[in-house]
Amino acid sequence: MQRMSDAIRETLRALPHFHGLDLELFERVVVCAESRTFARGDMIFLHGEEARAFFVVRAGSVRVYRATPDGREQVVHHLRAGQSFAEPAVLSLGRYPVNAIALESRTELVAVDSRFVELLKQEPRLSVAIVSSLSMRLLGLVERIEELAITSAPARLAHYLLKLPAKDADRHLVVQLPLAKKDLASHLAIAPETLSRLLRRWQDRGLIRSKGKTLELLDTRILLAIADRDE
Amino acid sequence: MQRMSDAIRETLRALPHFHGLDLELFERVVVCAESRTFARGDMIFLHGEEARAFFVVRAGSVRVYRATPDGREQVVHHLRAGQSFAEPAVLSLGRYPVNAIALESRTELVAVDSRFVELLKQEPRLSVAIVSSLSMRLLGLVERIEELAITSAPARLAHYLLKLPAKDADRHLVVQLPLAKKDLASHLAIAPETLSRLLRRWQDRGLIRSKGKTLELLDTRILLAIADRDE
DNA sequence: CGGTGCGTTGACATTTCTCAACTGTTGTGG
DNA sequence: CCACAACAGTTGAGAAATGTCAACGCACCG
Repeated sequence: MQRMSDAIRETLRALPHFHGLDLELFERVVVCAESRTFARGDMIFLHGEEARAFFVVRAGSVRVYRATPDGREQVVHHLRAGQSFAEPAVLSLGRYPVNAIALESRTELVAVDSRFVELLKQEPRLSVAIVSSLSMRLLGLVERIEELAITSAPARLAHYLLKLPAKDADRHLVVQLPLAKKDLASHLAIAPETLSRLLRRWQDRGLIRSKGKTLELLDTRILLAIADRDE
Repeated sequence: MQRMSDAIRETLRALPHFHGLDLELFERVVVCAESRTFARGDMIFLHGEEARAFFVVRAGSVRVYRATPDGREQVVHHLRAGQSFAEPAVLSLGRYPVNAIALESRTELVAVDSRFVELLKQEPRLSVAIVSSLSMRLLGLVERIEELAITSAPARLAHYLLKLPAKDADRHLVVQLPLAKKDLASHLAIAPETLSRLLRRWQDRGLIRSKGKTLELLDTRILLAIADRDE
């Protein structure tokens, strides 16, 4: 079981929440955590359920979504290895406000349960770290809102692509889409067809080269202009 | 000057951040705060400036916005009495990521400066309160994102109207728009003309009655259907 | 009383969605 | 390991929604 515990440590250590925490305190956090494995399609929690833990993705991926009255789903977040979710539910609400489902078989999560809240109350260093981390996430959400507030689809897409972590190839950038294109479309609040056509158009114009989830950004200057035009 | 201090107390006391704080600790928070008055058009802080304080609106209103390369403004937030802003800048970033400007003459703010961060480090009760408060705000932002992810303009608007605090009149609801219509349009990421036409159409159909910023929602059932159709 | 900016309305251009058909890819059970 | 089902992605055509531009009324402020 030591091995499992090491995996938990590694996962938690990488989390912004625990940056700069001394080892002794960090170990007390680790005690609140356990590993859980889910199969594709398993529900991690349901809307309305009592929030007993927040989660960190160790492997696989997770979709957090809201079920709408007419049965469709609205995606709230997509989470992949290294990302955490449901902190607000545990730290404040007490109930999960949304549903979460595992998207891949062998999706492994680290669950940090409510003993963590107790620890938070005793350890200012920890709660200051969490305050800082939540603040960063707030800023991230504000950016996301700004992105969605951009009215034109090309501007939203260009904006998104340019913010993606990029590798430098000679004279241009290479980015990997972290989402399936249909999910990216949903993220940008556009129809999948529109996304497909935009990429096609840009490829025809020589702005990008598109091969599956790999995109080469050939002319960032024009892409920047497109992103700025409507924001 | 005792009077000023009372006003600060009152403003801070109403903030979710300090709910449930005992008096002694609350007083130590008050010490970190001072009141500042701005005229219409005064800059409260600039993008990139060192974040020395976060603010609570006591009177008047504030616009937080990002300046875009082409000189236009993108509104991030509108703040009115009782609301606070710029916490993340102080608690984590160290610099303001956006600009803030006073919109009315005699806009009065309470500035809570960085001594507060020191206090946070010493007082777990305080930092737990802040964690909870930030969590709630995170949830609010997620809702906002969900709202913006709704693709159709009528659905976004209906959704927005139905969430507004409403007074019950006989057989229908009365709501007050807290924003100028052009700002509401920007908030919903639609053109002001579209907003105007939607309200007009709904009025013609007998769904609402519109008089300036006061709206009577005459048929919430249909409005709900409109809000749900696209979300 | 004149100016400035908000809100409305109309006409029009454009974008984006919807629907439908087709292709390619992936994963699964036989 | 293959065949096939299920799903992701692409493309086209047409409809619908929304933005843009321009003109005008109106209220508020100096």
